[in-house]
Amino acid sequence: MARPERKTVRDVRKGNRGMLLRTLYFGGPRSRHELTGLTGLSAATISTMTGDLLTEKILMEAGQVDSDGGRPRVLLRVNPVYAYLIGVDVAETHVRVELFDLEMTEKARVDYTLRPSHHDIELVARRILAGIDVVLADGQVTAAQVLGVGIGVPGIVERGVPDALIHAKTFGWDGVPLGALMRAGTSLPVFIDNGAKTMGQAELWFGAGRGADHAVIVLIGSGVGATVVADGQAVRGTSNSAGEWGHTKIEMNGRPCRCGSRGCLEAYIGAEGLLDRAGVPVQTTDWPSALGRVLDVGGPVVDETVTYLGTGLANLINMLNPERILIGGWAGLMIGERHLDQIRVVVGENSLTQPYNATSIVLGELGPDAVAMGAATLVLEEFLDASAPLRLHAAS
Amino acid sequence: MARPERKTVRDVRKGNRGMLLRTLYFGGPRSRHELTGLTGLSAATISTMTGDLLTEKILMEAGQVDSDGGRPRVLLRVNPVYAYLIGVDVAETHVRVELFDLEMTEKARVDYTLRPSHHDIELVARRILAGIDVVLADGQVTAAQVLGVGIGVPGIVERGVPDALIHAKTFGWDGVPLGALMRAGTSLPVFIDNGAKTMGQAELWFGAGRGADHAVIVLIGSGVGATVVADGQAVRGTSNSAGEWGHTKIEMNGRPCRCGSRGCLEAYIGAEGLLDRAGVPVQTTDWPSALGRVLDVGGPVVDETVTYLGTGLANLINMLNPERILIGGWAGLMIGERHLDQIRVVVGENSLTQPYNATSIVLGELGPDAVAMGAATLVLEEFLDASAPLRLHAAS
DNA sequence: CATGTTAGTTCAATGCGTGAACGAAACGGC
DNA sequence: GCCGTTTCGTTCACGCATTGAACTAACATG
Repeated sequence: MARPERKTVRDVRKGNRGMLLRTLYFGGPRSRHELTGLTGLSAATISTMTGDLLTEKILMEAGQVDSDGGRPRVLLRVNPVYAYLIGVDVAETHVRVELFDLEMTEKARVDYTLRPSHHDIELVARRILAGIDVVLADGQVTAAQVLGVGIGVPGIVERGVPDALIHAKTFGWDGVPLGALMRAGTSLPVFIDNGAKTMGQAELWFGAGRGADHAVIVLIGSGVGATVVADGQAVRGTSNSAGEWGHTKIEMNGRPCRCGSRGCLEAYIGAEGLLDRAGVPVQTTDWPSALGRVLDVGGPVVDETVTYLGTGLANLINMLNPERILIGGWAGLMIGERHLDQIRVVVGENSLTQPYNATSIVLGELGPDAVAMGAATLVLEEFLDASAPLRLHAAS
Repeated sequence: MARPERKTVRDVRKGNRGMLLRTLYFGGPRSRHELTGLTGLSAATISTMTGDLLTEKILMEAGQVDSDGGRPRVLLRVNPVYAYLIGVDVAETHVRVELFDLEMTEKARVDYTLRPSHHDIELVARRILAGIDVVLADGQVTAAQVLGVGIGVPGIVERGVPDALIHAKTFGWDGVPLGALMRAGTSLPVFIDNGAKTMGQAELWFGAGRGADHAVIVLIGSGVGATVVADGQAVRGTSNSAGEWGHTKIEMNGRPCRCGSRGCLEAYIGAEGLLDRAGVPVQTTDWPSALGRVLDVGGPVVDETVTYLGTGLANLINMLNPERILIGGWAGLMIGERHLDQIRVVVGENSLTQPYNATSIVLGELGPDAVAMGAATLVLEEFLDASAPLRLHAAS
């Protein structure tokens, strides 16, 4: 029973302004007249609001179109260079910092390689901060033009606590305060979330999930996770760790999983589990091409994998009744590209008719590199929801 | 990406009024002064708003308390007899109609037995309509005082479509328009949902789920279902059929399930599956006492059941990260009363540490008879959210 | 150039929450 | 019994929101 907040007349403006901004952001250039229909607001309100947004330079004019026999309509659009966003992908082997304009066009990027022994959190924070300076310089953008920094990290990001604490076993991070470290080095607003979640967010906003209100985005790499979207909102759970699909049990006394338990879905369909089951030596370094060979050769292991994946997806459909399921992650895309039809068949056999018919199962569009973009999306979301109070910030 | 609606100043009032009503409804009698703190609204707003609500007789005074050395505070509360709610439970063997006051105190009730051959939808509708008249007469309440009728039915209730259509295989209902039939017989607003969902709603509002923002309420009877609550809202999915937990697969080539598939959770922990596994003949009529005997004797089947149930719950925890899990339904309560500790152990072994620690697993409080109350809660929810536009309706 | 059509703006009206001033109802001390 | 103090509650002018109606702007057509 989420308590609604107290509202005042100003919140009305904030909400309507956000709605208008979203319509224009996703609905392409539109005239003021069209916006009245799309938003439900009166022409008067649209007029004053677009006036404000134009003087703030958040919107810009985008040509005009004839309207047979009358005054031509002036098209409005979001000004892509009004401000910029920074997205960061902290992964096992690298830290990547990317600079985007408001339309998510990449303006600059820098990569830092992490040696396995160097997952020291302070080093990572220094890399990120240095990367911010580099992309700003490369993109010829000042910090004052940046709305914020989104960071996708591995592991669980505890929110709500005084500071976002990160727990990532494989990194040796146990309650690491990345947010605090960032704030010590920059005055830009910082948003942190799990990398799989930010990737899901990217697919939802800019990939195959566009427009879906109820969706599940599953990410299959060496690990397996999911982003659940209900009523247009990502389901985070009570401590922001919802979506651990990989460790749901699909077989009561199944294969041991690296999490210590048995029968986890990840032990079957995760890249590592899959390669292991196919008899590929663990030392193999180039997992993607090894996986490609396994999938191309086919055989019972591959068939089994399809069955496990399809059954796992069927469980999601029964439980959550999404309108769309996206399969993403590098391994997920490789499996999906070759076996999507078979997967659909298995899903159909293992889910109830009514929810199955309501779902479409598709592949992700953005590829495995969307973590940083999704992280930047966290900043964008904040901007679209609350562009009024959120101000551009001073340089660090 | 749920589109927010256009808002005007009046929506501000509606929202704040709803918040105030909720605080008073769940937060017991309060003085105006306390309400300023609890709602965040100014004293001025509280004053005018309570004034309105008092003249509308939605609120009433509830005595006063001294305040050392100053004017005593006048306590306000929701007037329980301002209006009434009707809840209906349509089950396999009976139709039950109950009349509640605003505080969910039962004022009258009537039961109709359904013979297995008489699940004709028109008959059911006639029974409900007759039942409404009976409880109104018994409770000495006029239809004009009733806010609406909530109905809990078996099967899937498709919403959004022109009319709520009901699909219930066991009843032979395939797209049955109960809502339309009701409207033909009464002018009261009608709300229809799956009975397991309404029961979950009842537990969430008035049972062991009070105050939880992220919860899963699992219901185990002969069938198995779940209500998922995220951010205080029930997750319905795209066609209102989310929560089919019973038919998620927990064993790849497991027991056949009555749904036609194999390895469904319901085939193991549903009352029917459990009794069958324990070797109890299917013809047994008194399932509850048979189940009691099986559970009291114990043995490997019971242990297995605990393992399956615990593993299923662990999957929910990993996937959804709830703060609370409620076990309900007549069979669920019987198992839970005897084996809750063992269940907790199994859950701990099969879920990730962090989300496990964030969850408490408890039994439902309301017993298996809460379907009608939960259905009435649908009406109450509407009232609390929008008491302003929702008017009392003329008699049928 | 007059007329019609469509697009966009301005303005008075209405509604809402708020802070500040005000009124109400108790107590304690004398 | 009176008065100051304390706490609770109400009233009112103000700022800010949307809106419909009246108005202006910019085009096409004849």
